Amino acid sequence: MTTASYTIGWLARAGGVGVETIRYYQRRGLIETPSRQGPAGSGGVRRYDEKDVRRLRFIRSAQAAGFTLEQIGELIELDAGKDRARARELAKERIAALDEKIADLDRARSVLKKLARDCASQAGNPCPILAAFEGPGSRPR
Amino acid sequence: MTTASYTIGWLARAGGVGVETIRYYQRRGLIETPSRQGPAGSGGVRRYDEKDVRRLRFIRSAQAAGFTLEQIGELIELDAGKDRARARELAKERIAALDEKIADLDRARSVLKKLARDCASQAGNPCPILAAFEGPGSRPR
DNA sequence: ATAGGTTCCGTACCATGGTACGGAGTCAAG
DNA sequence: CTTGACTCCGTACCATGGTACGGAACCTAT
Repeated sequence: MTTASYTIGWLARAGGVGVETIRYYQRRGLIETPSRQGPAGSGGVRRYDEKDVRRLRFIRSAQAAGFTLEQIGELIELDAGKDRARARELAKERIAALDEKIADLDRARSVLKKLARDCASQAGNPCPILAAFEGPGSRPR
Repeated sequence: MTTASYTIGWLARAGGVGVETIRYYQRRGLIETPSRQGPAGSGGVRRYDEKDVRRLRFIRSAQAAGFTLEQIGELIELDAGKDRARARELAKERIAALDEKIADLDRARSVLKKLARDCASQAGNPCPILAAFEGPGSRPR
């Protein structure tokens, strides 16, 4: 039984975020707020466990996948639920968005690669930043 | 001589943004604010040209490449300038960031792909959202 | 020449995802 | 049993990138 328990500070470090960020996620309802543990009468401190660490890591990964915190909240509810169709829908939507985004970034990357090359030569050809991006017009956000 | 001129509304449409966004970019110093053109005595309206359209499109592409508006401002200054080293540096930094980001998104994509597959079956195996993201821990932003 | 659509401009407000502050309470080591 | 670090909580503030509002001026077509 390794039922180690963490303080909020340890949880934060385990997830690579700040304490304030944990509290923020709690306010957003993404992480539960355990009850205070301590001798009766004194307030005590809230204690977290592995489950919370996993939850936190999930949040960070899902963010990296481009989900908003609101969507992440929905995913968390879905995880414990039965609505597979909705889960699938969210996943597919995100995949489509990722495909677009990845294509955009790939395009941007090659533009930059060429730009860096052109700007390498001490003199000679110019290094025209604005012109470099002409043509492949992708929209941001 | 096709020196067509645009009103701000046309410029906005040409760039696929709203009028307010143009004004915002002007406030940020990313797009110039031409002087009002009109019969002496009357205010007249500001008129834009192809150069502005190109500038605007550049801004959108550079945003898609992950540059912040502040960096885009720097790029614009650099474009008309001589500091090739700095231009190169910005490009290379961004390429590195893009490489990381693209890798993250690729990872996220395959996680989601698998998740969508698992959540497809009507019954049988579960569709464990949180668990799906375990392992490849990438940080957001 | 008048109506309706634009433009101009300042200022306010918005969403997202945090980060900081500050006072009071709690905990752990020496 | 004190001292220093950490926690708790409410509230305020921040950066980024816009979006909205509203009145006055302006421009264009009828």
